[in-house]
Amino acid sequence: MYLINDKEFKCSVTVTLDVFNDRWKLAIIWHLLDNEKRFKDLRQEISEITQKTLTVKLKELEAKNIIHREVFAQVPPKVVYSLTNIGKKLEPLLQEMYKWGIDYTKEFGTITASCKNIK
Amino acid sequence: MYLINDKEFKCSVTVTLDVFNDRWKLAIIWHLLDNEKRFKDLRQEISEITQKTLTVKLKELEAKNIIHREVFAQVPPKVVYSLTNIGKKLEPLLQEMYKWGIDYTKEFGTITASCKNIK
DNA sequence: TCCTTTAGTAACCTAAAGTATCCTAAACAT
DNA sequence: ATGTTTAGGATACTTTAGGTTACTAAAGGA
Repeated sequence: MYLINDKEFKCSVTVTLDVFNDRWKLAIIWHLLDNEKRFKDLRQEISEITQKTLTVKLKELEAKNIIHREVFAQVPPKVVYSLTNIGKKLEPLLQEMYKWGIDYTKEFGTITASCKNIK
Repeated sequence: MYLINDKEFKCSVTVTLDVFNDRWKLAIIWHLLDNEKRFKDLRQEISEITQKTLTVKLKELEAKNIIHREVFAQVPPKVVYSLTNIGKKLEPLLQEMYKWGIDYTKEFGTITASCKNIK
Protein backbone atom coordinates (compact mmCIF):
# COMPACT_ATOMS: atom_id res chain seq x y z
CA MET A 1 0.00 0.00 0.00
CA TYR A 2 1.24 3.44 -0.93
CA LEU A 3 0.25 6.52 1.06
CA ILE A 4 0.72 10.07 -0.18
CA ASN A 5 -0.81 12.71 2.06
CA ASP A 6 -3.83 10.67 3.09
CA LYS A 7 -4.44 9.29 -0.37
CA GLU A 8 -4.11 5.54 -0.70
CA PHE A 9 -2.82 3.63 -3.72
CA LYS A 10 -2.73 -0.07 -4.29
CA CYS A 11 0.22 0.09 -6.64
CA SER A 12 3.11 2.40 -7.44
CA VAL A 13 1.97 2.54 -11.07
CA THR A 14 -1.26 4.06 -9.80
CA VAL A 15 0.76 6.62 -7.86
CA THR A 16 2.49 7.74 -11.03
CA LEU A 17 -0.73 7.74 -13.02
CA ASP A 18 -2.37 9.86 -10.36
CA VAL A 19 0.37 12.48 -10.51
CA PHE A 20 0.23 12.78 -14.30
CA ASN A 21 -3.44 12.32 -15.01
CA ASP A 22 -3.79 15.04 -17.63
CA ARG A 23 -2.69 16.05 -21.09
CA TRP A 24 -0.02 18.54 -20.10
CA LYS A 25 2.16 17.70 -17.12
CA LEU A 26 4.42 15.16 -18.79
CA ALA A 27 4.74 17.39 -21.84
CA ILE A 28 5.97 20.18 -19.58
CA ILE A 29 8.47 17.85 -17.91
CA TRP A 30 9.66 16.78 -21.33
CA HIS A 31 10.46 20.38 -22.21
CA LEU A 32 12.22 21.00 -18.90
CA LEU A 33 14.46 17.95 -19.24
CA ASP A 34 17.14 19.60 -21.33
CA ASN A 35 17.14 22.94 -19.54
CA GLU A 36 15.38 25.15 -17.06
CA LYS A 37 12.95 27.47 -18.82
CA ARG A 38 11.17 30.75 -18.33
CA PHE A 39 7.39 30.87 -18.40
CA LYS A 40 7.29 32.46 -21.84
CA ASP A 41 9.69 29.90 -23.26
CA LEU A 42 7.40 27.09 -22.19
CA ARG A 43 4.45 28.93 -23.72
CA GLN A 44 6.24 29.18 -27.02
CA GLU A 45 7.56 25.63 -27.06
CA ILE A 46 4.28 24.03 -26.00
CA SER A 47 2.34 26.27 -28.32
CA GLU A 48 -1.02 24.48 -28.05
CA ILE A 49 -1.34 25.14 -24.33
CA THR A 50 -3.11 28.26 -23.13
CA GLN A 51 -1.54 30.66 -20.67
CA LYS A 52 -4.00 29.84 -17.93
CA THR A 53 -3.62 26.10 -18.29
CA LEU A 54 0.15 26.43 -18.24
CA THR A 55 0.11 28.41 -14.98
CA VAL A 56 -2.30 25.93 -13.43
CA LYS A 57 -0.22 22.93 -14.46
CA LEU A 58 3.02 24.53 -13.31
CA LYS A 59 1.48 25.20 -9.90
CA GLU A 60 0.26 21.62 -9.64
CA LEU A 61 3.71 20.31 -10.54
CA GLU A 62 5.31 22.62 -8.00
CA ALA A 63 2.86 21.51 -5.30
CA LYS A 64 3.81 17.92 -6.04
CA ASN A 65 7.52 18.73 -5.78
CA ILE A 66 8.24 17.81 -9.37
CA ILE A 67 9.43 21.22 -10.47
CA HIS A 68 11.02 24.20 -8.78
CA ARG A 69 9.97 27.82 -9.29
CA GLU A 70 12.42 30.68 -9.00
CA VAL A 71 11.26 34.28 -9.12
CA PHE A 72 13.61 37.08 -10.08
CA ALA A 73 12.74 40.48 -8.61
CA GLN A 74 12.76 42.47 -11.81
CA VAL A 75 10.45 44.12 -14.28
CA PRO A 76 9.09 42.74 -16.51
CA PRO A 77 8.86 39.67 -14.28
CA LYS A 78 11.15 36.69 -14.72
CA VAL A 79 10.23 33.28 -13.39
CA VAL A 80 12.35 30.24 -14.12
CA TYR A 81 11.12 26.67 -13.82
CA SER A 82 13.39 23.69 -13.37
CA LEU A 83 13.09 20.04 -12.42
CA THR A 84 13.64 18.85 -8.88
CA ASN A 85 15.60 15.67 -8.24
CA ILE A 86 12.52 13.51 -8.37
CA GLY A 87 11.45 15.39 -11.48
CA LYS A 88 14.71 14.57 -13.21
CA LYS A 89 14.08 10.92 -12.46
CA LEU A 90 11.23 11.03 -14.98
CA GLU A 91 13.68 11.02 -17.85
CA PRO A 92 13.70 7.23 -18.42
CA LEU A 93 9.91 7.20 -18.42
CA LEU A 94 9.79 9.94 -21.02
CA GLN A 95 12.40 8.20 -23.10
CA GLU A 96 10.16 5.15 -23.16
CA MET A 97 7.28 7.36 -24.25
CA TYR A 98 9.49 8.78 -26.95
CA LYS A 99 10.41 5.31 -28.19
CA TRP A 100 6.91 3.90 -28.06
CA GLY A 101 5.52 6.90 -29.90
CA ILE A 102 7.91 6.14 -32.73
CA ASP A 103 7.03 2.43 -32.77
CA TYR A 104 3.34 3.24 -32.79
CA THR A 105 3.63 5.79 -35.57
CA LYS A 106 5.68 3.37 -37.66
CA GLU A 107 2.85 0.85 -37.47
CA PHE A 108 -0.21 3.06 -37.70
CA GLY A 109 0.94 6.41 -39.04
CA THR A 110 3.65 8.24 -40.91
CA ILE A 111 6.85 9.90 -39.77
CA THR A 112 8.06 12.77 -41.92
CA ALA A 113 10.64 14.20 -39.50
CA SER A 114 11.77 13.14 -36.04
CA CYS A 115 11.51 15.28 -32.94
CA LYS A 116 14.43 16.20 -30.74
CA ASN A 117 16.38 13.40 -29.14
CA ILE A 118 17.23 13.24 -25.52
CA LYS A 119 20.99 13.32 -25.04
CA MET B 1 6.43 15.42 -37.89
CA TYR B 2 4.25 12.48 -36.93
CA LEU B 3 0.95 11.77 -38.67
CA ILE B 4 -1.71 9.43 -37.32
CA ASN B 5 -4.95 9.41 -39.30
CA ASP B 6 -4.88 13.10 -40.17
CA LYS B 7 -3.76 14.20 -36.74
CA GLU B 8 -0.38 15.90 -36.60
CA PHE B 9 2.16 15.70 -33.80
CA LYS B 10 5.42 17.55 -33.41
CA CYS B 11 7.02 14.87 -31.32
CA SER B 12 6.66 11.16 -30.66
CA VAL B 13 6.24 11.87 -26.95
CA THR B 14 3.15 13.85 -27.87
CA VAL B 15 1.89 10.87 -29.86
CA THR B 16 2.13 8.67 -26.79
CA LEU B 17 0.59 11.29 -24.53
CA ASP B 18 -2.30 11.65 -26.95
CA VAL B 19 -3.05 7.94 -26.93
CA PHE B 20 -3.07 7.72 -23.14
CA ASN B 21 -4.59 11.02 -22.18
CA ASP B 22 -6.80 9.76 -19.37
CA ARG B 23 -6.70 8.12 -15.97
CA TRP B 24 -7.54 4.63 -17.06
CA LYS B 25 -5.94 3.35 -20.24
CA LEU B 26 -2.48 2.73 -18.88
CA ALA B 27 -3.92 1.14 -15.76
CA ILE B 28 -5.81 -1.29 -17.98
CA ILE B 29 -2.67 -2.10 -19.95
CA TRP B 30 -0.84 -2.68 -16.69
CA HIS B 31 -3.38 -5.30 -15.71
CA LEU B 32 -3.25 -6.97 -19.10
CA LEU B 33 0.52 -7.26 -19.10
CA ASP B 34 0.75 -10.47 -17.16
CA ASN B 35 -2.24 -12.18 -18.76
CA GLU B 36 -5.24 -11.76 -20.97
CA LYS B 37 -8.34 -11.02 -18.92
CA ARG B 38 -12.08 -11.25 -19.08
CA PHE B 39 -14.19 -8.16 -18.67
CA LYS B 40 -15.28 -9.06 -15.17
CA ASP B 41 -11.71 -9.75 -14.07
CA LEU B 42 -10.67 -6.28 -15.12
CA ARG B 43 -13.66 -4.84 -13.27
CA GLN B 44 -12.62 -6.59 -10.09
CA GLU B 45 -8.93 -5.79 -10.36
CA ILE B 46 -9.41 -2.12 -11.24
CA SER B 47 -12.14 -1.78 -8.67
CA GLU B 48 -12.42 2.04 -8.77
CA ILE B 49 -13.49 2.12 -12.42
CA THR B 50 -17.18 2.00 -13.29
CA GLN B 51 -18.54 -0.53 -15.71
CA LYS B 52 -19.41 1.99 -18.35
CA THR B 53 -16.07 3.73 -18.20
CA LEU B 54 -14.32 0.39 -18.50
CA THR B 55 -16.27 -0.55 -21.62
CA VAL B 56 -15.61 2.86 -23.15
CA LYS B 57 -11.89 2.69 -22.43
CA LEU B 58 -11.61 -0.86 -23.74
CA LYS B 59 -13.28 0.23 -26.96
CA GLU B 60 -10.92 3.16 -27.32
CA LEU B 61 -7.92 0.93 -26.76
CA GLU B 62 -9.23 -1.54 -29.30
CA ALA B 63 -9.81 1.23 -31.84
CA LYS B 64 -6.21 2.33 -31.36
CA ASN B 65 -4.96 -1.23 -31.89
CA ILE B 66 -3.48 -1.51 -28.42
CA ILE B 67 -5.67 -4.38 -27.26
CA HIS B 68 -7.48 -7.24 -28.91
CA ARG B 69 -11.04 -8.29 -28.13
CA GLU B 70 -12.19 -11.87 -28.48
CA VAL B 71 -15.82 -12.86 -28.09
CA PHE B 72 -16.83 -16.40 -27.19
CA ALA B 73 -20.28 -17.47 -28.38
CA GLN B 74 -21.61 -18.71 -25.10
CA VAL B 75 -23.98 -17.78 -22.35
CA PRO B 76 -23.38 -16.00 -20.05
CA PRO B 77 -21.16 -14.00 -22.39
CA LYS B 78 -17.42 -14.32 -22.34
CA VAL B 79 -15.15 -11.64 -23.77
CA VAL B 80 -11.41 -11.81 -23.39
CA TYR B 81 -9.08 -8.87 -23.80
CA SER B 82 -5.40 -9.18 -24.58
CA LEU B 83 -2.54 -6.92 -25.68
CA THR B 84 -1.56 -6.59 -29.31
CA ASN B 85 2.11 -6.53 -30.27
CA ILE B 86 2.32 -2.77 -29.99
CA GLY B 87 0.44 -3.00 -26.71
CA LYS B 88 3.01 -5.40 -25.31
CA LYS B 89 5.70 -2.89 -26.16
CA LEU B 90 4.32 -0.67 -23.43
CA GLU B 91 5.86 -2.86 -20.78
CA PRO B 92 9.12 -0.88 -20.38
CA LEU B 93 7.13 2.33 -20.09
CA LEU B 94 4.98 0.87 -17.35
CA GLN B 95 7.99 -0.51 -15.59
CA GLU B 96 9.40 2.99 -15.47
CA MET B 97 6.10 4.20 -14.05
CA TYR B 98 6.31 1.46 -11.48
CA LYS B 99 9.84 2.47 -10.48
CA TRP B 100 9.16 6.18 -10.40
CA GLY B 101 6.06 5.69 -8.28
CA ILE B 102 8.20 3.92 -5.70
CA ASP B 103 10.86 6.63 -5.77
CA TYR B 104 8.23 9.31 -5.39
CA THR B 105 6.47 7.58 -2.53
CA LYS B 106 9.76 7.04 -0.73
CA GLU B 107 10.38 10.77 -0.81
CA PHE B 108 6.92 12.18 -0.22
CA GLY B 109 4.80 9.36 1.17
CA THR B 110 4.86 6.02 2.89
CA ILE B 111 5.04 2.47 1.56
CA THR B 112 3.42 -0.17 3.71
CA ALA B 113 3.38 -3.00 1.19
CA SER B 114 4.60 -3.23 -2.40
CA CYS B 115 2.37 -4.01 -5.36
CA LYS B 116 2.94 -6.85 -7.74
CA ASN B 117 6.18 -6.97 -9.60
CA ILE B 118 6.52 -7.41 -13.31
CA LYS B 119 8.32 -10.63 -14.05
C1' DT C 1 3.16 60.35 -23.00
C1' DC C 2 2.17 56.06 -24.52
C1' DC C 3 3.44 51.39 -25.87
C1' DT C 4 5.66 47.04 -24.93
C1' DT C 5 6.97 43.22 -22.18
C1' DT C 6 6.27 39.35 -18.54
C1' DA C 7 3.85 36.50 -15.50
C1' DG C 8 0.38 36.05 -14.00
C1' DT C 9 -5.25 36.68 -11.90
C1' DA C 10 -10.45 36.79 -12.33
C1' DA C 11 -14.74 35.66 -14.22
C1' DC C 12 -17.15 33.07 -17.22
C1' DC C 13 -18.26 29.20 -20.30
C1' DT C 14 -18.16 24.68 -22.86
C1' DA C 15 -17.18 20.00 -23.91
C1' DA C 16 -15.79 15.94 -22.36
C1' DA C 17 -15.22 12.59 -18.81
C1' DG C 18 -17.11 10.03 -15.51
C1' DT C 19 -21.08 8.44 -12.31
C1' DA C 20 -25.58 6.33 -11.18
C1' DT C 21 -29.30 3.64 -12.13
C1' DC C 22 -31.90 0.62 -14.63
C1' DC C 23 -32.51 -2.85 -18.36
C1' DT C 24 -31.46 -7.15 -21.32
C1' DA C 25 -30.57 -12.08 -23.20
C1' DA C 26 -30.07 -16.73 -22.56
C1' DA C 27 -28.15 -20.75 -20.35
C1' DC C 28 -27.79 -23.13 -16.19
C1' DA C 29 -28.64 -24.68 -11.37
C1' DT C 30 -31.91 -25.13 -7.69
C1' DA D 1 -40.66 -21.30 -11.85
C1' DT D 2 -37.10 -18.46 -10.25
C1' DG D 3 -32.64 -16.55 -9.42
C1' DT D 4 -27.88 -16.02 -10.97
C1' DT D 5 -24.32 -14.83 -14.07
C1' DT D 6 -21.88 -11.89 -17.92
C1' DA D 7 -21.12 -8.11 -20.95
C1' DG D 8 -22.75 -4.85 -22.06
C1' DG D 9 -26.65 -0.66 -23.80
C1' DA D 10 -29.72 3.52 -22.61
C1' DT D 11 -30.54 7.47 -20.26
C1' DA D 12 -29.77 11.22 -17.37
C1' DC D 13 -26.92 13.57 -14.37
C1' DT D 14 -22.66 15.76 -12.19
C1' DT D 15 -17.95 17.07 -12.25
C1' DT D 16 -13.86 18.84 -13.94
C1' DA D 17 -10.47 20.11 -17.33
C1' DG D 18 -9.51 23.35 -20.18
C1' DG D 19 -10.53 27.53 -23.29
C1' DT D 20 -11.71 32.68 -23.85
C1' DT D 21 -11.37 37.16 -22.89
C1' DA D 22 -10.08 40.91 -20.32
C1' DC D 23 -7.25 42.94 -16.72
C1' DT D 24 -2.82 44.30 -13.95
C1' DA D 25 1.92 46.20 -12.34
C1' DA D 26 6.01 48.44 -13.15
C1' DA D 27 10.27 49.41 -15.77
C1' DG D 28 12.20 50.86 -19.96
C1' DG D 29 12.18 52.63 -24.67
C1' DA D 30 10.44 55.74 -28.64
